[in-house]
Amino acid sequence: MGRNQCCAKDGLNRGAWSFQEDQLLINYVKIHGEGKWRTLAQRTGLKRCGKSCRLRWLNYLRPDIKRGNISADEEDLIIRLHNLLGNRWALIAGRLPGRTDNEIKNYWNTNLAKKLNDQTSKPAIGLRPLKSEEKKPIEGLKVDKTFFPPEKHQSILNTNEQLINCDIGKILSSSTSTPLQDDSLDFLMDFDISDDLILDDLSSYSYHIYSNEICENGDVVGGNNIHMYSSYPSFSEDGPSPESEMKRELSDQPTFNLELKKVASFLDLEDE
DNA sequence: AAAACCACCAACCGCGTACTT
DNA sequence: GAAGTACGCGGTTGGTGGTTT
Repeated sequence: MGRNQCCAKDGLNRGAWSFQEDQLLINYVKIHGEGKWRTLAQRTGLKRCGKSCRLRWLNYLRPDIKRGNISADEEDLIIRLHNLLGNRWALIAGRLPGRTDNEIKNYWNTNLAKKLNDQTSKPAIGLRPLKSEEKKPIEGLKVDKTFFPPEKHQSILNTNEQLINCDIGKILSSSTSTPLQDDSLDFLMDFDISDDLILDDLSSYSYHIYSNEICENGDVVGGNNIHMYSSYPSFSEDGPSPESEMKRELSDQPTFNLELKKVASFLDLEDE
């Protein structure tokens, strides 16, 4: 409700962080862990607002940060995820271990947007700027960051070739379709199977779709959901995977259809 | 050599929302 | 339930270094 008061400007340092400030922040987080950023700023004597401390830690000082040299695989993943998710940088970053939302956002704005705008003949990777309307948060959709351990991430990249192309329309028109693959593929999003318009749009789009719920027993399990990926496989480990957690969370959203329609219209526009 | 321009990216800002009192 | 606080997110800004003229 009330606005964050931590950024009152009086007496606070602004601009680039000094080495000493970094060390103070690192040492404090080592001892006390992340969070309580405002308290951190006060206790360490840093003349920074809590928000600034958090940002510095998350974007620069965190030990697992991977900096620079975004690989071709990472770039491809960013493009695909952006196609699906739009400017949800934090969500995209959650699928690129060691990368921050800020870094991906910067990379997008300075490299990919430009590069891909040049490729106007390839609408599937189209990156037209979002209209103001599309920039609004989508009601009813909440997605948390999901962290993939590096080994899993690597498996995503390494097995990228093992995908099965399939036609969404076929899957959806046949309730007894053959299983496409193991159930570890579904890590991006769930889509409500009830929306024909969306399905039409999606079926014309060259994403890889997998629906283990449909395939396993000829019935649709788990709330009429299909799973859509932009071609990433596949983890199989005991316990709930991050992606299944995400899937569950998404499928819990009562107004998720809104998101579906936006995605569909987004894809549809790109095809034009 | 220097001014102008450009690109990159760290940091800031405002807003929304979850959480706490 | 209301008010206050903390945090997270996406858009934007501005400093800096590199390149071009």
